[in-house]
Amino acid sequence: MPVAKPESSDSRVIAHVDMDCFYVQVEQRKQPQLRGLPTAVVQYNEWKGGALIAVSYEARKFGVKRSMRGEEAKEVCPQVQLVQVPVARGKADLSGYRNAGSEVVSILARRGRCERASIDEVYLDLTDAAEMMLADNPPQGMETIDEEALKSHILGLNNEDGSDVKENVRKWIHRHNADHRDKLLACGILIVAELRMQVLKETEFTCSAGIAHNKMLAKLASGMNKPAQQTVVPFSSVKGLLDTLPIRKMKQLGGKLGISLQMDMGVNTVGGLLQFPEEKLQERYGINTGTWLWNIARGISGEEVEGRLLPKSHGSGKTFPGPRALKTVPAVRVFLNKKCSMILSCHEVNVLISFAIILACRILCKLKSIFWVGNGKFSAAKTGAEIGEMVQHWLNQLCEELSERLCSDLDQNKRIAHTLTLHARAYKSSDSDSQKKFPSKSCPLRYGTAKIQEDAFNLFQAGLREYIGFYGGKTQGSHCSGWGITSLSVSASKIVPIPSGTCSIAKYFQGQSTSHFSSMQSSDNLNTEATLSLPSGSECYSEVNLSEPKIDFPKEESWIKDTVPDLDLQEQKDLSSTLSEKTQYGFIQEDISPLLLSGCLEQNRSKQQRDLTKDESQFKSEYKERKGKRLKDKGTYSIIELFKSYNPNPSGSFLSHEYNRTVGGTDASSSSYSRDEEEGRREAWGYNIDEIDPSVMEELPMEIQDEIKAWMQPHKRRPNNMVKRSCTISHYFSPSKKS
DNA sequence: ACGGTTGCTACG
DNA sequence: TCGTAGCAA
Repeated sequence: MPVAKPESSDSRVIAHVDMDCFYVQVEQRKQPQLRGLPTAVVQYNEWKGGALIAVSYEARKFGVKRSMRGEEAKEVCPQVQLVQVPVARGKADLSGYRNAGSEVVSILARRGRCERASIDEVYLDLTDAAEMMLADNPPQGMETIDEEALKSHILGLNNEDGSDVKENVRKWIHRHNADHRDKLLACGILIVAELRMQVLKETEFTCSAGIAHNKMLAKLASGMNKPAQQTVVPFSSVKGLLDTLPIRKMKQLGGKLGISLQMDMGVNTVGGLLQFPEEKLQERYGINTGTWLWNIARGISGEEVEGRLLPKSHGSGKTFPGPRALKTVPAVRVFLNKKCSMILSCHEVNVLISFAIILACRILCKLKSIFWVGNGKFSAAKTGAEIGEMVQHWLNQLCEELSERLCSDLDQNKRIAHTLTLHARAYKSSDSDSQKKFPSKSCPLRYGTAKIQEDAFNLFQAGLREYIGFYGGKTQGSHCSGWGITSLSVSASKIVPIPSGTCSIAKYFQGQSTSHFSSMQSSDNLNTEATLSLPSGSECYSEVNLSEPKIDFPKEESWIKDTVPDLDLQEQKDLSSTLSEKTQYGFIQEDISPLLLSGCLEQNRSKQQRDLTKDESQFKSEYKERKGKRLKDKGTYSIIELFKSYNPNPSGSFLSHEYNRTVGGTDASSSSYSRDEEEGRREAWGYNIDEIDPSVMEELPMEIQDEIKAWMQPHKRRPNNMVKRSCTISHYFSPSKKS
C-alpha cells in the first residue's frame, strides 16, 4: 500500500505540524477556565461515561490515557475535567474541531506549499522560503535568534551535561561550515518557529513540529518533543535515528504490515530492514511496498507536499454497537417503548417532535404491513419495514449533516461534490458467516438535503438487496429475523472547484471535460478563457478562506446575485436538478448545476413565470441553438439568460434510467419520480386519521396520539419529508415491489 | 486509463 | 471507542 517515489531533491525543507491534544485545546479555548487543568475530551457513549479521544498533557501526568473510559480516567485522576464532544442530530458533531483546524491551516499556509493532512496536522514545503532566506538574510549572519527557535531540538546535536542547550542550538544555527542542507534546515527552524508563534497568537493553540528533508522524517520528528516544541532532523542524524527506531513507530507500519515485518522477517527496527535487498522485500510484499520499505530504511521518501488546504471528501457516520444495532422487531419495540416513556418524561419540544415523527412513520409502515399481510403474502414485510424505518431515521440525520457540510463547502470554497457513497455494516446471526460485508454503493450526488436523503436510502436498499440476496435466500421472510445494522455512513467525494466566473462556466458548456477542470486545483491557469468577458482578475479559483496567498477571489459572493437576479429559490433548485439530471450522462456537462442550486447561498427571490411545457429533446435542441449563438457572441451571452428564458419540465426519466442502473437495478418508479408522479404520491400519503387502525393508535400514549393526529391532518405542513420517506421504505419492503 | 469498491492505516 | 480521513490494490 505505501508506494515509493524517487526523492525529487535531497535538500527540501519539509515541516510537519501537529496540534497538541487538539480537541482538548479547542474545548479549553471555548471554556478558558479549563486551561491548565487536567482535561480530556470524551465521546459520549452511555456506556461507562464514553471513551477518551483527547487528553491534555496535565492529565497525562496523572496517567490518564487515550482510550480509557471516562470512569477509568476519574479513577486515576479524580479531578480530571471531562468534556463531551458536541452532539447534533443524535451523533457526535466534529464541526467545531474541523473549523478550528481550518483556522490553523490558513495560518500555516502563509510561507509555502501546505497540505492539510488531517483535522489537526499539516505538511509544509518550505524549501523556497528557506532558499530565499539563505540568499537574503542567512541565519549565519543574524545577531539574535528567536527564542522559540532556540528551544528547538536538534537530533544528533551533542548536548553534554551542563552545557547550555540553547547556546548549542544557537551555535548550530549560526554554523558557517555547515553544508547547504543544514543551512536550509536552520532556515526551516526559524520559519517554523515563526509560524508556530503566529498560530499561537491568532488561534491560542499550541502545536509541535518536525523539520526535515522529507515528509516521513518530519512526521517522525514532530512527535518526538511535545507539546509546543519543534524537532529537527539533520541529514547526518537520519541513520542513527532509524537504526534504533522501533519499526511499529513508522507511519504505515503500525498495523498488519509492521506485525508481519516483526513476525515474518524478524525486523524490529527500521534500520533492521537494511539487511534485506530490495528484491527480497518486493518478493515478500510486492513491488511497491517492497521498494517503499527499502527506501524508508534509508530515510528516503519522495512524497511531495500536496498543496491542498481542504479535505478531499466529507463523511458522516454512526455506529450502533452490539446491543444497539438496528435490528428486528423485538429491539425495535423496545426502542420505541423506551422513546415513548422518554417523551413522557421529557418536555423538550424538539425531542417530542422528532420521536413523534418516528412513531408516525412506524404507524404508516404498520398500516402498510397489515395490508400486505392481509393479502397473505409476506408477513416479513413488517419486520423489514421496521428496520428500514430505523435505518431511514439515522440516514436522514447523517444526510442532513452531510448536506449541511456540502453547503458550507460550496459557500466558502466554491466546490461541489460529485459522488455520494453509502457504507453500512450489518450482521446476520442466521448465517455462520455473520461478518459478511454489506456492500458500499455510490451514485451521482444531487444537492439538496431531501435528495441526498432519498438517494442514500436508495443506495442502502440496493446494498441490502445484495446483502440479503447473496447470503440469505430467495425470500426475505425466512431470513430477515436475524439481521441488523451496526453502522451507517454517507460520504461525499470527488469534490472539485467550480469556476468562478461566466467565462469558465461558458467553457464548460463548450464541452470542456471535468478532468481538465479538476487539474486546476493547484491554482494555475484557466486563463485561456480570461478574455471572454470578465475582467481578468476574476478568472481564477479560490478556496476563499483558505486560499493560497496569491489567489484572490474578488467579489465571489456577488456573482450569483449579479447573474441570477430573478430566479426564485425553488426554481433554481428545480432548474439545477433538471440540468444536472439531463446533463449527467448526456449532452452537456453537469458541473454547472449545483452552482444554481441551493439554499446554500442567499439569493433574491422574485418570481418569474416558467414554461414547463418543453420536453427534453426540445430543451436539448434549443440548448444547442443557444450554445451556438453564445459562441458567436464570444462569451458575452450570459448563461443564465439561457436558463431563465427556459425552464424545462424536470421529468427525471433520463436520470432515473441511469440512476437505477447505478444503484443496482432498483425499479425506476421507486427512486425517481417525475414531478407529476411525485405530486400524486404526496397526495396519496395525505393520510386521514380514520384510516389508521384504532388498535395501532391506542398503543400509543395520549400525548403521542394527539401529536400524530396533528401530523395526519391533510394539507397540514409537515416539518420534513419523513413521512414521505416512509413511502419509499414501504415500497422497498412491499411484496409488490419484488415481483 | 478510469471509476467503484474494499482493506488498511492513522489519529483525536 | 467512535468518527473521520486518505491511499493503494
